[in-house]
Amino acid sequence: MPESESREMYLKSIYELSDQGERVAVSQLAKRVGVSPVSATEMVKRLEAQGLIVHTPYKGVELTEQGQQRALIVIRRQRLWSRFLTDHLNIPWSQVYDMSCRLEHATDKTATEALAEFLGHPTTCPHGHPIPDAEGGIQEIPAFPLNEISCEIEVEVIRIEQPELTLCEFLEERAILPGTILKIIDEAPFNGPYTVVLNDKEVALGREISARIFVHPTASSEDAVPSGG
Amino acid sequence: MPESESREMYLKSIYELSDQGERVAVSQLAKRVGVSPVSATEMVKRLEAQGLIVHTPYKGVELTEQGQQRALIVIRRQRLWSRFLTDHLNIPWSQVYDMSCRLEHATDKTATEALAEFLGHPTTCPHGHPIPDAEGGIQEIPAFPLNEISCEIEVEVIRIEQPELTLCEFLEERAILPGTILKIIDEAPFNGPYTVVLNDKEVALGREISARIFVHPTASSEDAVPSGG
DNA sequence: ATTATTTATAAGGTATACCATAAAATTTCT
DNA sequence: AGAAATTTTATGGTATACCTTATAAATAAT
Repeated sequence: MPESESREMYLKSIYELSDQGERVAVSQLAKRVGVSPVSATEMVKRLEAQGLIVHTPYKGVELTEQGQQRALIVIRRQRLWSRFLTDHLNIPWSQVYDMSCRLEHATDKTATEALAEFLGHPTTCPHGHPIPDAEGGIQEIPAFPLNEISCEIEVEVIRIEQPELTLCEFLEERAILPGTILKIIDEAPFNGPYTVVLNDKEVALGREISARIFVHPTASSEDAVPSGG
Repeated sequence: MPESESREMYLKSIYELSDQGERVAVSQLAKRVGVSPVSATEMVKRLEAQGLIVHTPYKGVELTEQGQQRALIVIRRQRLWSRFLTDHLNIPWSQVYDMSCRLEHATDKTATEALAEFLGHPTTCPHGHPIPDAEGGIQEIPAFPLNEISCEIEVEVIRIEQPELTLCEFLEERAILPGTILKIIDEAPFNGPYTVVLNDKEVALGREISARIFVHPTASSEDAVPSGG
């Protein structure tokens, strides 16, 4: 029973959208996968019939244990390919995510593990995400979205969520990537942009972008806590 | 207009089946792709509508210039991946063809050329086939199928045609791969097996297998000529 | 509690790529 | 030339994965 590309994309998306095992709204899933809500609902039914997800009507979907393992194995493949594309093929950082997304579906277990061996078993992808192990285990790295931090502190960029081309091109131009140190200096009201300082230059970041930049306070600003609930 | 995996497989198969630009019977193509003749005919119509092939009823199909270029670009991708899997991931020789066949469809031009650069622009794949250039140009390597040689001469294995898993496992076990020197010692009548000597051991090869092993006389048996028309 | 919004389901359709069966056309063999 | 085999076309059907429009159900907001 070969799992299709589409199925893999849905499972991966559900994992990526669910914060600490929270249920994902089907409408949200549809938006992420890029299909109509009706189409997403159809696929949700198929995945549920296969025991990979549980759909609680009006509440959303969540991965079963089996489903999460599948999702994480797909994610492992993508992140390993991302490392390969970045470290060995010198593909621009912004292009790596989309490219690895196509390769992940064409890679079986044998190839995946051989690739991991070749790469020296890396622990994170170029966008700062941890790489799951071969059995689908993962150790998430604590970080907060930039838009949930309201105090003026210094933070390190830990990872970029959903790092597709257009977002990454923007960030690559401004040298905002995992490891970058930012200082938050202003949060405009009414969902206005965030202003951060980077290498003594001010950069304004919109809400959507700052929600995808996950950061962690640096040692010099230890006890900062995210404002959001 | 994204070219589908299926289309790519048909184009590749047509190229691989056509000997020196000869037309390929649709029935033959169907067998290679693994579909019914009716299904192959349907796809032939679609490919013809797109200007990639020409179908002469009752005679077969041939690639247009555009179609051949597409085929060779797909073949380039597969052969580059084959080299990567063999040389860097240490995937068993027998598994490489099928695995690279899945990767080829997930690789765009940027990734292909970056891969070629990484590999140091190799000229042949692990099964002995030349790797087309980025524009779809190719320099075929002269060789004859083993079953067309009827004299008792010494030959070098140049390449394996259609090197899928089961065939390659058989050959890998007997250490018959590009570069291997064989001495033909017997050709059984009534389409019986070929007997060849390899490392002082006799090996019997069936007709189907010997038709897929392409060889070239070694320097010590210069003027041998294939028997077939 | 009623309205408004969101979510789910129902019905009917599209495209790709496959299938089997059967009939018609062409080529090949004798 | 006629029979046999191959090839093509026609017809109807399957599965996946999408779509739109419209209705029904449940949740959230007033």
